[in-house]
Amino acid sequence: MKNEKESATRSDFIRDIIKEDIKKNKNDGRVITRFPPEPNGYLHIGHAKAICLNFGAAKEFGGHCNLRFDDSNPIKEKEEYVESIKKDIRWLGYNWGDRECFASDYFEQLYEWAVQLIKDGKAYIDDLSAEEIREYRGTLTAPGKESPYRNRSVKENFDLFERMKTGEFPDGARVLRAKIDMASPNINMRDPVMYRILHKPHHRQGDKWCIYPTYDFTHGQSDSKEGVTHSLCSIEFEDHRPLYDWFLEKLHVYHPQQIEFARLNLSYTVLSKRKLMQLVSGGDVSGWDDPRMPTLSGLRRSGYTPESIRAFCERIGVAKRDSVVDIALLEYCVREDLNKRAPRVMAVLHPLRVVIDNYPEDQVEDLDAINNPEDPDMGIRKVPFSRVLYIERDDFREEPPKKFYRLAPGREVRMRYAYFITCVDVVKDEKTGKVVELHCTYDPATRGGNAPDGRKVKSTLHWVSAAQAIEAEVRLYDRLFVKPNPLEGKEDFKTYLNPKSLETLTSCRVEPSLKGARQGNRYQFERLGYFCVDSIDSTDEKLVFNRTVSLRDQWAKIEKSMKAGNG
RNA sequence: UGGGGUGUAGGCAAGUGGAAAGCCAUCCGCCUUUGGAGCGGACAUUCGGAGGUUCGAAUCCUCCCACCCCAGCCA
Repeated sequence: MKNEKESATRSDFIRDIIKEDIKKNKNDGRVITRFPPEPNGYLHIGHAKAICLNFGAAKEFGGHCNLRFDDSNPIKEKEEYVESIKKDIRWLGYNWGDRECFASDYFEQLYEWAVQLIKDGKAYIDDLSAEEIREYRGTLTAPGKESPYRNRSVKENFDLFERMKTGEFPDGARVLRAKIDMASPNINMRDPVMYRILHKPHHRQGDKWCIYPTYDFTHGQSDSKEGVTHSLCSIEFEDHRPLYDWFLEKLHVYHPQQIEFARLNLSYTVLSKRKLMQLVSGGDVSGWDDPRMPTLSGLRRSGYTPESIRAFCERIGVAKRDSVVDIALLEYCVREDLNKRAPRVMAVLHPLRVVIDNYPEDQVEDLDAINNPEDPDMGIRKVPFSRVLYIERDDFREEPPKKFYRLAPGREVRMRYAYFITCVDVVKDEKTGKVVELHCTYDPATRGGNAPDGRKVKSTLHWVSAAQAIEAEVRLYDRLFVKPNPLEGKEDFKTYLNPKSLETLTSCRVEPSLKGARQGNRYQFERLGYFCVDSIDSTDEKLVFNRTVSLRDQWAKIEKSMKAGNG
């Protein structure tokens, strides 16, 4: 019932255009999109937006979405990245079937098209150096000037281009340029480079080529070859569109429609492969899949579900304006998903020993605990209770501030699914004064958590039985940066890295039902948050959990506001 | 001082001449054996600004302002 609204047709300006095109029977009503990553890095949540849009829209309108690797620059691209990209897209829940394409598969055709333009007098070989080309290009406000090589004969251009191809010239010696207009107000039209000499092996083509087409000469024609009807790309390519149009027109080939939309920005992180790469290579994170990274592999490892990421992408919408989405929305989306699906479990992160003085020395009771109150079908499990327990250090205050409902000397609280207990004594370290143990009494009549006399307690604590608990490592991940927009200050963005983005806790205690928890399993640690068994470091001998996201925390807010002003 | 874009609440985002959707965040209640979840409520007299057209303007026109992108042989 709740999911009915999911099927409600979502709408954005791009889907509106597609609907309109279908209505007008443009392209015979076909819808072909494509997701065109360059295999030079790992996919991040910003790519997820594009993936959901391209695959999502294609599916909604009965079309197809190609996965096409835009691999025209062998300097940056690697097989490792194409594999990770495929894995991430599949994980996100999308399939491209046999529609797996590579721009490099079109190199032969692209070469022929280049020759065609040369023969039509629409492209020429330029011997200017890179620096000279830049100088000749002019500036934003001043027109450029024509290269002295601009008017070579077709014959000479063709000859030179062939010799570029056969490897006669060193890198950078010459380029092939489109002959358009050096005075165009659109800089992209000032005789853009189409081919450059790069004596570099290509991850798929090997040593076959030593000249490579530029993105500008590759992208539009690749879309064209694939019969893409709606070529959705980000906004910075808007003023490249006239150039793509120019190539397509001069080549007399099918002309896809390009539509631009704004890329995603997320608060408290960065979304640029270049910046993310810097974090990886600088050792600021453990790798592309560090759970703090906004990469899909990082989000996956931290416990995010593909469903939650898709839901996020739906909620943020698609538009053209620059925007920064609050990361709280992403966090909301995982909580929403995991709340319904994640089994609940008790885990104590900062253990404080509690002895129940009046509980029989050797007794252990197996108490019923509900696996997920949101989903009765998930059943119940047994949790052992005994004389010595651990509770969360934060759940006890010797001098409780107002609004602190948890345990304190003389105070009675409920141990979840167990008994009411009352704190009767506090044991401290003589030297440091640190509380090391609590003594409590329990009320046998409250077994299961209810008092027959109707007596209420103000809070319920999670706990773990000392003897049966399993020791585990828990990694508390937090936002990567301390500033909503780390790129906004004058300093290098790394200045704003959150020094507390990872806190590793090595002696946590988790309930025994977690024995055998498998990598990737997700749980809610009651009252704490959602956690996921680390997919790399966790073993049967030593469980390692990553915090995906904390639970919403009313008390934390109260405490914070008390500290901020009212206290 | 070239060209291309974009301005609706703290953050996203609908709206396309006829009473400013929705979501997140925030706040307030209710409920609760998770201070979770859930439920209910509050949150833009006004749409970057100023004029104009119109019975009527966020929507149309004019001017102005702000922000983003482009001077890679990156994509």
